[in-house]
Amino acid sequence: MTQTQGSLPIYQQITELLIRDIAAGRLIDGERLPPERDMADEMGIAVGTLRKALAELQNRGMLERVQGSGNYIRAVSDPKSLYAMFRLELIAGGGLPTAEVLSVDRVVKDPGLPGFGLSPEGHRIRRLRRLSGQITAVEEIWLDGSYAETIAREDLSESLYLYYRTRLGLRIVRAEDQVGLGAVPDWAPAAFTLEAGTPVPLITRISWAQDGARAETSWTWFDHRVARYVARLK
Amino acid sequence: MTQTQGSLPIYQQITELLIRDIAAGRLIDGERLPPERDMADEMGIAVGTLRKALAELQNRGMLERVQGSGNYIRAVSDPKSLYAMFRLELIAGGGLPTAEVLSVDRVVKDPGLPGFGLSPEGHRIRRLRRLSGQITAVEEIWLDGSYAETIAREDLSESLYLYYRTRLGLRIVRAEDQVGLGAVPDWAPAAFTLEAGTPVPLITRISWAQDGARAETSWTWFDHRVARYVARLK
DNA sequence: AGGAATTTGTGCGTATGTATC
DNA sequence: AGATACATACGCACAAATTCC
Repeated sequence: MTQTQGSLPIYQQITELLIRDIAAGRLIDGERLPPERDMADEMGIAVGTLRKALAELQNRGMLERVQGSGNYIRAVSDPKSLYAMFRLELIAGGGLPTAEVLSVDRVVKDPGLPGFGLSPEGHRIRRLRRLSGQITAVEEIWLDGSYAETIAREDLSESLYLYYRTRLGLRIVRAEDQVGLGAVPDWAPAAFTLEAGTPVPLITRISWAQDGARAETSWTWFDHRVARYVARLK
Repeated sequence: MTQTQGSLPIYQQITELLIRDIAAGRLIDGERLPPERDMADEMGIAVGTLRKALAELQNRGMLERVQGSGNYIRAVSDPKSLYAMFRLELIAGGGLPTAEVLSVDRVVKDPGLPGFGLSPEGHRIRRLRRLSGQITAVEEIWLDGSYAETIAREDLSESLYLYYRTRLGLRIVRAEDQVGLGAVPDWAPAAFTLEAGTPVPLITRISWAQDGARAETSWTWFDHRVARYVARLK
C-alpha cells in the first residue's frame, strides 16, 4: 500500500476501504477489528497511518475505540451517513443498505476479466444492493476457484467480509473507486452503456491479497437503471 | 510542558489553551498563527503533538489550516460552541463573546497576588465579559510593570493576545482551569463569596513565559452575580 | 515568469504510559 | 500479576502547496 501520483493519501484510502466494508456488510456491527499492529502489518503500512484512519472512523461514529480492549465496529443509524458511504444520493427517505445474494456459481472465468488467481474457474457471486428499499446497484464478485471447492449461498448471507476472513483466510486490503466509462469492462451488460446526459455509473473495484498475491475480483455498478438488468437475472 | 500524573494529555491542554484564547479575544478572526515548528519549540513540545491539537481545532471549525501558507483563526458562529468554550451555560440565545476594557492602571501590586515579575508595580487591566449581551464575567489581569512603562487603553481594544505578542514579546504558553472555593484569591470582591447551593465560579488562570521566567497574572471569574460587582466598578 | 524559501501534509519508526483482559 | 492492546509523545524524512524575491 503506497501513495502514488494523484492518488489519495494512504490513511484516506484505509478510511474509505473500511467505510465501504461497513456499508456493504462485510464488517458488521459489534465486530472487533484485529489489533492495530496486525492490521498495519498486513496492510504494509505504519501503525500511525492506520490509527489516523481509525480516528476518522471514530469521528464519524462508525467505530468505537477502547483502550486496552480493541476497536469495535459501530453501525451507523443515520441514513445520511449511509448515503455518504455510497457516494450516492437518493431522494427517498432512510433505510439500511442490504445485500441480497442473487446467485453463487462456480463457472469458467469470463475472458473479459483481468487475470487473477490460479484456477481457470471462479466463483461468481451476484448480489443485489438496495438502499431505502430501492435497487441501487448490482454487484458481481469473482473469487478464484482455488480458494474453495464450493461456496454455499447460505455462507454469504450474513457478512461476506467475515466469510472471506474466517473461512478462506482472506482479508481485503485495498479498494479503489473509479468513475468513468473507460473503466467499465467489456462484459458489462448493454443496459449499462452510457447515454449522453445520463449519470456516470460509479464503479467500485475491490482487490484482496493473500501471500502477497493480488487479484482484481469485484466490480460494483451503481446506476438507477440497474433494475432492468436485475430483472433479466432473476 | 509535560504530562504529569492525573493531568490532561499535552495535546488536549494545547487545544483548550487555544480555545480559551479564541473565546477571550486574545486570538482574533483571521489571525495567522506562528509556524508550527516555532510554536512547538516555544511550547517545548513536539510538532506532532501540536498538530494533533490544531487538528482538533480544525474539527471544531475554529481553525483553518492551509498547506504551504499557515494556520488561521476562524471565529466560531455557532453559539453552542461558544458556550462550550466557556464551559458556561446560558439560557439566552446566541451572540459572540465580547471583552470591554473597564480600566487600565499602573498600580502597586496587590499583596494578595502570588509573587510574579520583578517590579513592585503592575498593570491592572479590568475587562467586562459579555455573552449574548449578558454580563457573564469580570476579568482582572495583572501584567508585571517591567514589561512596559505604560499601557494605553486603546492598545488593548482589539486583541489582548496580539498586544502581548507584538508589543511585549510575550506569548501565552499555558493555561489552567481551576474550579473551587480555595482558588479564589483573598482580594475577590465580596459579591463572589460563595453561598451554599450556588454555582461554583469558574476560575481561569493564565500564565506566560519569557526567557524561561513564569508568572501567574490573570484570573477570571464567571458568575451570574458578577453584575453587582461591575456596577460598583463603573 | 520562475526559482528559492517557507509552511503545512503525509508517512515511518520507536519508546513509554495506561487501560483492559 | 502478567499479557495484550490502545493512547500519547517524540523525531525524522520527504511531498505538496504557497509565498516571496
